[in-house]
Amino acid sequence: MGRGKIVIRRIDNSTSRQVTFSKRRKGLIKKAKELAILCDAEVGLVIFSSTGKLYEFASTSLKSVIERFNSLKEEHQHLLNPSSEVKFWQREAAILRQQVQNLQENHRQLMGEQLYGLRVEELQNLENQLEMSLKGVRMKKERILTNEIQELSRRGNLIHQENVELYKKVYGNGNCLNSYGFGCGDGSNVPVQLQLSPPEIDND
Amino acid sequence: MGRGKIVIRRIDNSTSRQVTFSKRRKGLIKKAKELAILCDAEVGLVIFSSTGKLYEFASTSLKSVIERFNSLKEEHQHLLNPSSEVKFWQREAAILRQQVQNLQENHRQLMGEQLYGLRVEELQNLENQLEMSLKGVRMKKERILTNEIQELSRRGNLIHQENVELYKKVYGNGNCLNSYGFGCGDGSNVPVQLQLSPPEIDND
DNA sequence: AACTATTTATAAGA
DNA sequence: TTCTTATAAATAGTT
Repeated sequence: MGRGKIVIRRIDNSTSRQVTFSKRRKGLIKKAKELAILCDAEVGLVIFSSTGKLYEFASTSLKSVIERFNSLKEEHQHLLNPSSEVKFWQREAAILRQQVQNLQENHRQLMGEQLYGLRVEELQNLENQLEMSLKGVRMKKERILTNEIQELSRRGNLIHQENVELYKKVYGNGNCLNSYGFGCGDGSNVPVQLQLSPPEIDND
Repeated sequence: MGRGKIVIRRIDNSTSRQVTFSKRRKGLIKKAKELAILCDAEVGLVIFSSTGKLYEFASTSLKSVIERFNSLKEEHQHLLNPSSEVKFWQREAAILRQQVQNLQENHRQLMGEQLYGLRVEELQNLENQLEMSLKGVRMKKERILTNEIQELSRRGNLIHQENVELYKKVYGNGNCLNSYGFGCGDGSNVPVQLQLSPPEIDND
């Protein structure tokens, strides 16, 4: 619901992800509030941003919502009042450490290292993934380079044309040779070849 | 957003309150889900209907959301009563979380996604890295395949030789043709070509 | 459960 | 962050 339709997948650009987060968080909390009021419901909502910041809403209080939730789930003691925070954080750290390890292993394999345990099929998948990635990177790079070349070409031609005009003003149309040995015509015979052939499409 | 504008106050008519509850609950959960996906957030949502029925949503699990919520709330209390051990583990977790985030970003770029901010030089490095990785993976794969083929070839030859010996014992050297139409010699004239030419080196 | 006229949310752009 | 605005999405009232 906006200027364009979007697909629901993680927003890559971190700035617009943050903007969207801010807008949608506001919208979500508003709707939670409305539901609670309109329909006489007890609503609790907890949101952690990707940077770990906490946002919450509760029609009554989150404490009460969580208590009610827990007593319904019959896990009250454990969740509401973790006897040892140290234990919680140790568990948290262990989970994160495992995650880091998995990511690192994954990363190393993507880097072409640590391929010892893998079977042919897994290697084939890795190869396919790498080829896809390579294609993406190359396309991106070539798009940038093409744009740069076009921009340079445009500027080069403008400057050259300006030069031609200046020469005309300085020397008139008689002595028509500048210090670089370029003949100076009407400015349309672009002497410097700044246009490149279009980049080749990557086909390997 | 409907046929008419409404004011946000408790809906008196119980039937339409229930209908609205059902519609809006669905919408709210959908939006919570979208926020979590789009913005990489951890979202937990608990709804009790006015009749006490429980509806819930969590991007990860409500248990995890509530634990995270509680530990954050308790962190507040501990600022007054600092336990160095808890602080240590919290710091540890924060560092690990940062590490996970970095690795994930790195990983996405290696997968050819999220290339928005990168400059040509960085893209070139990425491309080189991916090419190196690809080469490593392909070499590994081909080594495995070559080994497998050699092993199969070796076994095939052994079995064939065994067959030849068995045929000799059963039929003597007179009737020298087995049921597969292979002539049976002295076992050294390998009849089945199981040797492959050496794998090509990858040069693209 | 559908339908659809409206309202509301929000994506994109400043 | 906040504003604007065109457009997508949600939903109130109705069938």
